[in-house]
Amino acid sequence: MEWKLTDDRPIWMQLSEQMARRIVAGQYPPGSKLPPVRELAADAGVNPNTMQRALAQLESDGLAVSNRTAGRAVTEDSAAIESVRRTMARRITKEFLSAIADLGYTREDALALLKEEEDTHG
Amino acid sequence: MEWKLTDDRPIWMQLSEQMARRIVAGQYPPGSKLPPVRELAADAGVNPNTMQRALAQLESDGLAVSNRTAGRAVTEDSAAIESVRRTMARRITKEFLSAIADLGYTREDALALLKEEEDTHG
DNA sequence: ATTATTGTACTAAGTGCCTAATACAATAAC
DNA sequence: GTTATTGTATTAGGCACTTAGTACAATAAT
Repeated sequence: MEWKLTDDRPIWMQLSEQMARRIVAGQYPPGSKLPPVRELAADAGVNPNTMQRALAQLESDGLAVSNRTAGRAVTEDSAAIESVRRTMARRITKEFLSAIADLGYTREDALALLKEEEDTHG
Repeated sequence: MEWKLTDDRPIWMQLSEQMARRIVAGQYPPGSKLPPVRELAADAGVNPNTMQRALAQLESDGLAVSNRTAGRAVTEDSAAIESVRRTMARRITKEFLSAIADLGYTREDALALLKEEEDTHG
């Protein structure tokens, strides 16, 4: 998954969320080593300071730990990772239902919209 | 619907989107008059300048027109309103599917998540 | 032992967002 | 005709975000 950045939200927040997605999706397994801050920053095309802030947030979320000079690694607590994954999924789902309802659509409409999108894009 | 504001995105953007939602949801019918900028700003608890910017965006989107001293009104082009509504719904649906897929969930998982949320919150 | 790597911290500058305060022209309301 | 309302514009200041550049301590690599 490439870096997807929009300019209407703090970049460090988006970077943190995308790193979190990669971890919970298994791209970075529990206990595995993460690339250096400078490398991640270069890859994302942002300033190292910005990526540093994103990774600090990732630690606050309990998904990563830093070992000073030995680099940074994904937490080994796979249960915590799965918990974050479920929480993210529930939040996303709740926001989807809320947004659709705000537009005046029913739940049946929501299902129809889902089917339509799936039919359109595989 | 009350004003829902978060601090991680420009307020004027959020205000514009929520006004758009109210219009496409029929809370402000086509051709109806909108409250004055100052009143909307006071209601939302923001500076009039900020609401002014949000409403300017609403006009760029073709959902509202301003008549100088006669105030501002919703466009009478109900077809355009419905078009915006469908576009918003499709965008929201697409983002939901994309976000769920990023977490490593399948489409069946997505449907299960939806059912779970609906069962939980009516 | 020396060097390179890594996470981290710091300052400075530029930019956009938000608020506050004020002002003005056009016109609706009286 | 007078007044109030409305959309709009302007200036100023504070704040967070981002970048750029630099620096340092700890330690892995050699």
